[in-house]
Amino acid sequence: MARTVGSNGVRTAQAIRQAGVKLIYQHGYEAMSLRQLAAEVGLQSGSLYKYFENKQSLLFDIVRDHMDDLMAKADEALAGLTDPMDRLKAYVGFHLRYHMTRKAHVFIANMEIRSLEDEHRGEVVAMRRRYEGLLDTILRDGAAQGAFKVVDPRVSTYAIISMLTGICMWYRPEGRLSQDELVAIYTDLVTAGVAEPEAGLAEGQARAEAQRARA
Amino acid sequence: MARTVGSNGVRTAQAIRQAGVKLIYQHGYEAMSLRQLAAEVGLQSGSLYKYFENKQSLLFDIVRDHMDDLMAKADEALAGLTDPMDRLKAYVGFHLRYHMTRKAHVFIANMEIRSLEDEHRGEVVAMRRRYEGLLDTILRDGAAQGAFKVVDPRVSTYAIISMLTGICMWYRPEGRLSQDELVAIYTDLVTAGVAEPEAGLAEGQARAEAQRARA
DNA sequence: TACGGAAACAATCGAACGTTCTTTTTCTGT
DNA sequence: ACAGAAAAAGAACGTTCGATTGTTTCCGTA
Repeated sequence: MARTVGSNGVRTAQAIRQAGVKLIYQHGYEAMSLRQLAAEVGLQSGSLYKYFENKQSLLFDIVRDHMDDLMAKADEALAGLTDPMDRLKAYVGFHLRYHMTRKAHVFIANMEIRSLEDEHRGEVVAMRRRYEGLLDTILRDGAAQGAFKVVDPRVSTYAIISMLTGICMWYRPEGRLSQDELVAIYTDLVTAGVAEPEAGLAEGQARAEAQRARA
Repeated sequence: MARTVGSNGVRTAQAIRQAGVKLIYQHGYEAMSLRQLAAEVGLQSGSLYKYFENKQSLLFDIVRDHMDDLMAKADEALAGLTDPMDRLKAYVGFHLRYHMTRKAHVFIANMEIRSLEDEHRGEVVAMRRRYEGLLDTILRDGAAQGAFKVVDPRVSTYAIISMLTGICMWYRPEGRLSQDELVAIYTDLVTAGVAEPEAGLAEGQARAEAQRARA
C-alpha cells in the first residue's frame, strides 16, 4: 500500500493535530510516542513527517496556536468595557468558560512548557505574560480608581489566574453545576476578594448579582 | 571497579530520593531516565535497583511520602483551633508556606499522578481527597455558624486550593516579597472572598490584620 | 487519458530506554 | 585476620524511540 483511497492532506493534518492534543493531554508529551499518534490517525509513524518537522514542532504549534486563540478571544471579551469591575467580571467569565471548554489545550499549554526547547519556551512565556498583563492592568486601574483594594496587583493576578485555571482540573460538562452557576460562584469569590469594601456597593452588588445568576 | 570507597547504603538511598525529586521536577517522570538519575548520584543505572523495585515505585514512594507529610503537618497546624475563621487562616498560612518550601515535591504530587499506575493513583487520589476535606469542613462549619458566605463548599475548596497551590509556579525565595507578606496577601484574598460581610468585623478584621502583618 | 505532484507505506537506522545478571570491591563483625 | 554481607560496577538483554529514505499508489488536472 501507499497512498490510500480518499486520503486528503488537509483532513489528515487536522486529524493529526486533534489526536496530538488528545494524546499529549492523556499521557504527556514525552510519554506520547509518534507510533501511538500515527495509529490514532491511521497512519504509519514515518508518514507523520509530511505534516510536521519533528515531534517538538508539533507540540510548539499546538501551544502557540492555543495562546494566540486565547489572547484574541480575551481581547474580544473585554472589548468595549471600560469600568474596571465590568472588565474584571468579563475577564473572570471569559477565562472560566474558555478553560472549561478547552481543558486539553489549556492543560498542555500550562504543563508542557518544560518540554519545549528554550527558544520555543521563551515565546510561549512571553505570550502568557501578555495574557496575564490584561488582568494586572484591570486590577491596577481598579485600584487607582478606588474600586479595588489590591495590595499587590502582580500577586493578585497570579492568585486569581491560578484559581480560575484550576477549574480545568476537575470540571466535567455533566457535573453537578452548570457553567453559569460556576461562573457566578467564582465571580463572587474574586470580586469579594479584591473589592474595596467602602467603595459604593461594589461588593454587595457582586454578591447580589451572583445570587441572582444562581436563581 | 565495584564497591566504591566510603560507600554507604543509607546515604546513597537518600541521595537517590533527593536527585529523583529534582530530576522529576525538572524534566518530568517520563522524561527522566534512570541513567540520568544514576549519573546525578554517581552510580551506574543498574545499581539503582538495589534501592527500588522499579522506576514506577520510585515515583510512588516520593508521592506517598509527600502526601503523608502534608497531611500530618496540616493536622498539626490546625490542632487546637476551633473557630472556623482561625482555622481557615491557619490552613491558608500552612498551605502556602508548605508549598513555598517544597515546590518540587508539590509539583510532582500534583502533576505526575497521571504517570502512576492505576492502583497507585487510586491511593494518592484518596489521600488528596482527605486533605481537601480539611478545608471543605472548615468552610461548611464557618457557613453553618454564619461567619462565612459559601454558596458551594466543594467548589470553593477547589478554587481556594488551586489559588494557593499556584504559588509554587512562580515563588522564588529571593523574590520581591517575603513569605510573611505573601501569606498576608493571600489570606486577605481568601478571607475577603468567603467572609459573610454582615458577620461582625470578620472581613475588616482580616484586612486590618493583613495590613499589620505587612508593616 | 496521461502525467506530475500529493499521500502514504515499508523498511530501516542508531540511540536510548528500563531492567537483569554476574562480578568485583569494600566494609563489618567476630 | 578472615568470612560473609553490603555496595557498586559493568556488560548485556530485548524494546522502543524519533527520524530518514526510497518506493508505491492515488488524485487532480490539462
